[in-house]
Amino acid sequence: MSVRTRFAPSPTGLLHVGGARTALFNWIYARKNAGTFVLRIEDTDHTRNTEQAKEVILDGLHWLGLDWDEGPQKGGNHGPYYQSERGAIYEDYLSRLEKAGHLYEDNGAIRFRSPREKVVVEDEICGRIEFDLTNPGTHPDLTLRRPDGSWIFHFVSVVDDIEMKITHVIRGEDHLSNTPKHVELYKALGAVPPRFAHMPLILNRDGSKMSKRDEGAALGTYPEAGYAPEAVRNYLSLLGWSPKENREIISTEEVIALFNLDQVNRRNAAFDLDKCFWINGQYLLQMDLARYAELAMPFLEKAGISWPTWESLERVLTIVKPKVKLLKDLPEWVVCFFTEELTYDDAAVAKSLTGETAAERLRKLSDSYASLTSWDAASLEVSLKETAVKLGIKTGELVHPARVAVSGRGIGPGLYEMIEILGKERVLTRFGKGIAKAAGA
RNA sequence: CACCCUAUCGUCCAGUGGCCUAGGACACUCCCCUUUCACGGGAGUAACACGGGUUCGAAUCCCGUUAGGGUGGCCA
Repeated sequence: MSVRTRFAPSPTGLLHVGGARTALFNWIYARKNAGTFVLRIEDTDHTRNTEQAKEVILDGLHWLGLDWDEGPQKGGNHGPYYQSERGAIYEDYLSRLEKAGHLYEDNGAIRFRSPREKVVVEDEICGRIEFDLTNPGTHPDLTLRRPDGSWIFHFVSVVDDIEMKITHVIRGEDHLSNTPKHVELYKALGAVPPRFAHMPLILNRDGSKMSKRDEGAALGTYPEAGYAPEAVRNYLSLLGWSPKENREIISTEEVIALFNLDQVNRRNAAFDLDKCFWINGQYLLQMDLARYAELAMPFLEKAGISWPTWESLERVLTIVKPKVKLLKDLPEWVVCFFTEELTYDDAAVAKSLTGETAAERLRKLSDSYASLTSWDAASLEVSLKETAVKLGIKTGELVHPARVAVSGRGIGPGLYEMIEILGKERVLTRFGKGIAKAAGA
């Protein structure tokens, strides 16, 4: 039987990283086994359940690159994939339980009468667990339907997993304790329960539960901050699972190849945004320029930065790329290449571009650059160093004023590369402004 | 309160009875490289929760304690 996994989020208005990881592991497992990954939206009658909230989920999964084979926007043979549209199916399953005598009414709600037995769950991750459900006091009967006719999660989730022929239910450990009750439902419906795999939860660094407001909890903040989806996938797959051999940077393809449910940890993981940040930096560093530009484009456009030719943008991105670790910071690194209205960083100006000495040095550098016949990084470096020798000062004392004059900032890519790209005319103009600024200050 | 899961550096993982005076990565500190900031390289701080067993031998197996997490909803 071919593997079918599913991710079944409820639209709460955000896609939680924990949910994103659950989705990722389901997706990985399906891909590994050439199976089917189903997306089902658990939107049973909720007030918070808006169109926008559903989009957040879909957008998040799209961004992470977790394409589903069946579900919203995609269709499939086991739909509909919104629980709000599956009422007739639930009615049908409910009547089957009714006929078999498993149900009773309680204050208008419909409840399932537990057989009161011991139930064994063979979990792919947690192993064999025996639950004793014989005591109604500690394990009350499941409610399946409210008096107003709306459905309860436990019931519809089981029905859908049967109907959608889910073979592996991979979900958070918070569902483990209710699993034996689900198993009772499967049996009462004459269905074979799927394989279960309960994954450890993701907590905060301090071990507390991650709430919506905690930093990094909402997946939507990652694209905004300028993380690469492949980097976030990498980080998430390392939470509760390991490729062994002390590997950290690993492609999704390799994760799929190496992944196995029985190697998933049983211990809750703490979320560490620092590490995610580092991994992102590694990806950005090694990324080819085409992909980098693709990811960078929205941030540049949003900042109102425009570039004359793709070649010019490419040259700039090439030298700036190793410096930027979050794409949202990219505009401030590249803006000086594409504007004539330079904004100066006050601290950098105060440090390197203030006073007659700085002005005089820049003047000398400007003169030697003005007489330069070849405008390339190597020549620019030679020229600057010669000027420094003539002035009897260290290279850095020329470099810093020049950098601020040319870019407005105290930090940036290699100075000579910057100056080469900027071009002689603009550089000399900026030197002039810098000299005036330093002398006047 | 009951039941379930878990317990290795601050964090994520490696470790499935001897190879462990416990390894890698992030973070942190220091050094080197260097025109800045990064990157890179090197060094360092830092952990088997506790107590009993089992065994020639335990981070690894068993029991207990403690701690954390989860479930016990007519939330999902």
